[in-house]
Amino acid sequence: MTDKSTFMRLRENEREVRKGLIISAAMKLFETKNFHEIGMRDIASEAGVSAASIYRYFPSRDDLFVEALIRDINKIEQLLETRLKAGGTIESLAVAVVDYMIDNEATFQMMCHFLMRGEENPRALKKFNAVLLYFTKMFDEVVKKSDGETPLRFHSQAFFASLAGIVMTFRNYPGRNESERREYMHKLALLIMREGASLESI
Amino acid sequence: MTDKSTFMRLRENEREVRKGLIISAAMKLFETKNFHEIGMRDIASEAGVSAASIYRYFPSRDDLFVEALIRDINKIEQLLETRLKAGGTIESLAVAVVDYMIDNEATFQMMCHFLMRGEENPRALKKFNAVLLYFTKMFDEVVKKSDGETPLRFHSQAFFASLAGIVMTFRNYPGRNESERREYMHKLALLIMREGASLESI
DNA sequence: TGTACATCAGTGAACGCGCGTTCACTGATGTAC
DNA sequence: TGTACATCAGTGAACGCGCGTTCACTGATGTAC
Repeated sequence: MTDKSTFMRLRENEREVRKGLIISAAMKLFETKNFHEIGMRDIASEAGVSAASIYRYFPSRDDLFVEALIRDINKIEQLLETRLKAGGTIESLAVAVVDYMIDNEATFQMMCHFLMRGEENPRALKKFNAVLLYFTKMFDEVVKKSDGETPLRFHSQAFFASLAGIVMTFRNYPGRNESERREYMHKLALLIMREGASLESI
Repeated sequence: MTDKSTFMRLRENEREVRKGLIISAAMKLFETKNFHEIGMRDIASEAGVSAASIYRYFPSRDDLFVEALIRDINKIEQLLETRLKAGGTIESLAVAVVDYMIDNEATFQMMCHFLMRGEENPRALKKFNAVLLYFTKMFDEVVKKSDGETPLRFHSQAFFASLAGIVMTFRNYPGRNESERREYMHKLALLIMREGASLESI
């Protein structure tokens, strides 16, 4: 019986690895396409399997994407840690988050997708909400670690939500080029942060 | 010739009226359905015409919705004016905007739709951007009219974007009922506004 | 007043097509005895 | 060592279906002469 369960555990591990490969394929596509353009067939061919195979590992497209999102959080976390070490103010955190959202278009679109249309798949929504929760908790941590300037009234959720709104609104703002838009979003983000006030005069 | 042009103008007016009827039908549906659930056939039957007819007036679904959005702006404008008269602080403006976004789910979804996926229909996007511009300009006006507490650093765009982000993020936040969510969004909105700082202690 | 023609609103039916998902099947690997 | 059976990964092909959009046509109204 011990043997059997070991076997099963091995098989289970392999399964996890395969799931991972599919998710990696999806994330690879995020670099070149936007979220809405990525279909099951695309992911399948990127992963070198058939579309039908994916359904052995994920009950639906949304479930797959939610898992990809979970992976992405780790990347964000690392990024934030790094940035904070090199001068951990709220401002630099805000800028880091905005940059992340800009540079990971597909991830950002995915987030907005679940925020706006999550109800359509309750199972995926539930996971997504866990992600969101973890995400803001992580913010809390990071903020706590940053220097003492943190205003008491600072609130991770307001923080996250406003930045998301800024990126959503100005991602494709017309009449500017990419770097101007980025700069502008930084400015708005800083404006929203209390300490950013001093930069307003620019 | 004068007669003829008069006739044509009359006909043109009728056309506008009919367009208006279709848009009204769409807006009526906004009250009960969310944006993604509203199809051309729904609008058609609500307006009492066939789906094909709509294409005599609008080149595409997105174009129709953009026009509906334009109409909606007037409603927001009036709402804001009213609220401001009854105590025109930045805080009350923020709350009014949040409430509007909450109470007009479909409109809000439509806005997010164009922000996120506007590129898919450049013609509609162009109109939408005009709407957005008008929208923030209107904010500028309203804010100017409000009492002198307006901080210099206040910026209509940051204002709008953050509130949109807050509503997007917490519209369906789990584990709360509707009125708790609304209250929470108010709180976050006030937190974002500079003057809202004093409420933080709650 | 009548006839031929242009214009345009309106429509039922069909088109198209993307795309997520399911089906029925094959083949490999492990288990029972 | 061999046979029957279970389990599961993997797949090509098809299903389904929603839904925006287009087609080919009818009918009403106005214009020309």
